[in-house]
Amino acid sequence: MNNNLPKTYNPLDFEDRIYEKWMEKGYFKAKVNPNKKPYCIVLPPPNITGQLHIGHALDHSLQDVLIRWKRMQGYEALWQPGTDHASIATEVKVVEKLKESGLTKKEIGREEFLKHAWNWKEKYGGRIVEQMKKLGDSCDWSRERFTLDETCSQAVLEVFIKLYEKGLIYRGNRIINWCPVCKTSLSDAEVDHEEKSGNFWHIKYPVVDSHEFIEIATTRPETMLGDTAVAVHPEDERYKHLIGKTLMLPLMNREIPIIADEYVDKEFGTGAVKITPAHDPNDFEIGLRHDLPQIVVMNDDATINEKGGKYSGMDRYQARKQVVKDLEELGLLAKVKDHSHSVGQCYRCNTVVEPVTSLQWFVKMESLAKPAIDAVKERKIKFVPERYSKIYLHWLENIQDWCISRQLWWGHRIPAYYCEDCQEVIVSKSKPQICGKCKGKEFKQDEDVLDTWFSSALWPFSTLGWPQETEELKYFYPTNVLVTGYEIIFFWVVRMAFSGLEFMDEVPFEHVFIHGIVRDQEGRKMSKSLGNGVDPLEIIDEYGADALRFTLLTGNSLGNDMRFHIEKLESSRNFANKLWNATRFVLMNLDVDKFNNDEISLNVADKWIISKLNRLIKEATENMEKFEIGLAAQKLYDFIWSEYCDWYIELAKPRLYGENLQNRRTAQYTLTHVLENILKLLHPFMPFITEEIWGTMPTVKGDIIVSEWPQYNEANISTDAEEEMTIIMSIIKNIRNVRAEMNVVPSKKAKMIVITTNDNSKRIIEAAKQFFTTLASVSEIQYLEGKETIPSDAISIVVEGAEIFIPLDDLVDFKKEIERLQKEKEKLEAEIKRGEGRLSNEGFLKKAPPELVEEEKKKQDKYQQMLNTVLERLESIENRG
RNA sequence: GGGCAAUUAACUCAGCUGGUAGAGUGCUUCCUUGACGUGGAAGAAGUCAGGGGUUCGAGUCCCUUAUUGCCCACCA
Repeated sequence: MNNNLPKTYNPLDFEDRIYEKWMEKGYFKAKVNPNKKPYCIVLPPPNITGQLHIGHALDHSLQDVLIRWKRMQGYEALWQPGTDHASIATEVKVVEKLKESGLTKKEIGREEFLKHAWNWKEKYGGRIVEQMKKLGDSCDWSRERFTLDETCSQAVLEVFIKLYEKGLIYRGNRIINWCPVCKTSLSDAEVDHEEKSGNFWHIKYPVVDSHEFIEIATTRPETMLGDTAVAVHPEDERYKHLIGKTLMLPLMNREIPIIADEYVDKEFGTGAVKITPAHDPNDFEIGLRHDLPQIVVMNDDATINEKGGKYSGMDRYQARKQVVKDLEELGLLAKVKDHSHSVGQCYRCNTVVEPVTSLQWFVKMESLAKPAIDAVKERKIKFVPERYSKIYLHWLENIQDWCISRQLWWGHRIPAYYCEDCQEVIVSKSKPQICGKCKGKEFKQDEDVLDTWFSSALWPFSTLGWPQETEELKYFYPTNVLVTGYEIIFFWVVRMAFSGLEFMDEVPFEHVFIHGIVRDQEGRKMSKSLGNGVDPLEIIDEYGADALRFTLLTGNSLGNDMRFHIEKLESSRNFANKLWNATRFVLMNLDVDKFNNDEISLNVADKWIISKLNRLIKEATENMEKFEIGLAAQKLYDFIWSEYCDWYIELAKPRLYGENLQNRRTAQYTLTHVLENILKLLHPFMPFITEEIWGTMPTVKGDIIVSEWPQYNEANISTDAEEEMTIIMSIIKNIRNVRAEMNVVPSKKAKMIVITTNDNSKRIIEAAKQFFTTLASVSEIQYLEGKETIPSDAISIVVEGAEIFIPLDDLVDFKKEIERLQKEKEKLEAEIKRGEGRLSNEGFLKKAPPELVEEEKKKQDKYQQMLNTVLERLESIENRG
């Protein structure tokens, strides 16, 4: 009866159905509920351009585990989902798509382009959401948000204007990173640095009205077209006499000054630096200090512009070659050295970025960074693992102003308007009616959009309705945990931290739970170019979502990268199958749906497994609280497979098959009770299979997703039962061991002759009679007082408190048996020696905890007794000849 | 140049506040026992990278060396 489970575990049969059930019943929905404590995680919004990859699978599995766990613990658990418009990434895709139909952005214009982009969003933006459902993500989809939707856009406007009014947003001509392919500015965080080998060109600049030269060294000779000075260290004896004089800039034939600046390192290169304020961040600063002109020599596609003389029109690298060649011809190229240096690249298209001065919008970071730094130092925000707080702090302590304008169309358009008449800048939520300065009425909005991270920085509160003062915001903010990979601490975590503090006056989350990345089995980063990526959807199709989740959640420690192995996936799938079949067994042997208390009488095995279960509940819960999700999962795995399946189910069988009703009921009860708890504990990790199994259990009601997380109960801990079972299991293992060594097949039953050395062990062994029969192929047990009548062909097993003989007819090879006993003897002697070492150490006796000393003494006695028994046995066999 | 990880069984990795080294996979032998062969039983396999130190006791704490990987940094 009661067994609706098919014989083999096939996740495809039920995962989608289970997810639909959860959705229909609205279990993921969270609401403001004053009777419950809130628990909230905001999902790092995936890009609408994205497909679910294995990194999401890890990130989401962790979040789903936490949310499901807290939901079961009785919290009002909100996992707030949504997607990111991903300004630059999406725009690149849309441009590519236009290109396929032979169109360009410029041709179709802003409005038409945005239509295409929104179409893209409608078409592909939901794709990743559907994929997340396959994983089992229990997000409150009714609250799904999008960074470009109405509320989020209101939040962006509000923030921009407030920061502007506070003077924390400004427009200025500063050096920024320019991507010549995406044709937009980038923030510092959006530039990847890669060490590349290149050249160091030494170039001679002639001093005007002199025969002297100053030799400078550069890695980017083409930038000399925009040089406006050469700098030396004020104390440099080599150049001191030249400070204030001018140089003739070769190729351009422009006079530039020789200036002194402490920035210059006398020891590096030639000690003289060409200064190109428009194309280098350091030079830019020097340029400001010395009031040097900035000459931008490049167009937005990194070709040389009209300021570059004869090089105008050339690509930057072509120009580099030509410049070098021309210098060589003029005899001004002193030498070329190999030099490796780090080159900045666009994080979207990998093009080498060009530093260039440009009129952009910036966020002034200093005053915003301060509270964000304090929040972590004062542990209002706690990183898990702790070490990542260093990365966060280091970045914030060295932060530069944030360039937030992008020369793109897809995104939040900057709410700045320029008066057509007087160019006055007005920052406002909507187009102004009249210019306060000149009373002009025509305005043009700034063409640029905001950095995509500007809106994601507001995610923890914009998703909850801010700037409206919603109930949700009051209830769920600050959120509890943010789960994300270490690679976006700078992009996102930092910015959410200061935004939350600035606008909500409170940290956005208490914990930042950082995980590593999933690598391929050789330890390489997964990438499109290597083609070594793993598609989680294919994995789910083959192994099921539960197996994928379990694989990602186990076997690595906090914050570290992990390798992805198919073997591990198989092992997770096998684990699910194991649980599946254990349930089949339990249900197959269950013939009631309710238990009567007077029918239950727990034996030692029942007490043991219940005791172990309670320890598991305690430990797993503690692990979860410390975010040690992998450890918790590992403990569940071990308990389910080794203790519950391999031992307890086997121990329960004799009673299930026996005549005694009370015994049968008790075994059924314990099996069911433990299984129910196992399923609950495992549910956050493997939600589908646990829900499916739960649904077939006649003893439970409702759905497991909303069941109560098991509570540790100290009254269920039985150290007596645990100790007894240790002895029983050790006897069983020993018997199996010697039988295996002697090649005795299990079907061959054997008698077990027991001589006990104390009453307690006799009681234990007697009570465990059935266990030996079934688990160790024992036919009967015979108790003897003395050794006289022991058959000569028996092998001997020595355990604590007893000597056990297994007569094996002619199968015993006495030579082998002696060898075995010798080994046993050596083992015990080694133990005793180690114990003696400890106990004869005065320091140990004095300083070690007394319980430990006591335990050690007990062990000594035990081993000594066992050794004596072994020695006796050896002697008796040898005497026999 | 700084910072952070990692180094444990053949492979991939656990090992929390220091108390006699664990798992999965693989390997060897056996088992068609009434949940499961996606299984069961038994077994072999580790100077916990090297060297110091603290401690009664160190894989675990401290110092140091080596190797590998990652992050940050304006030395042109």
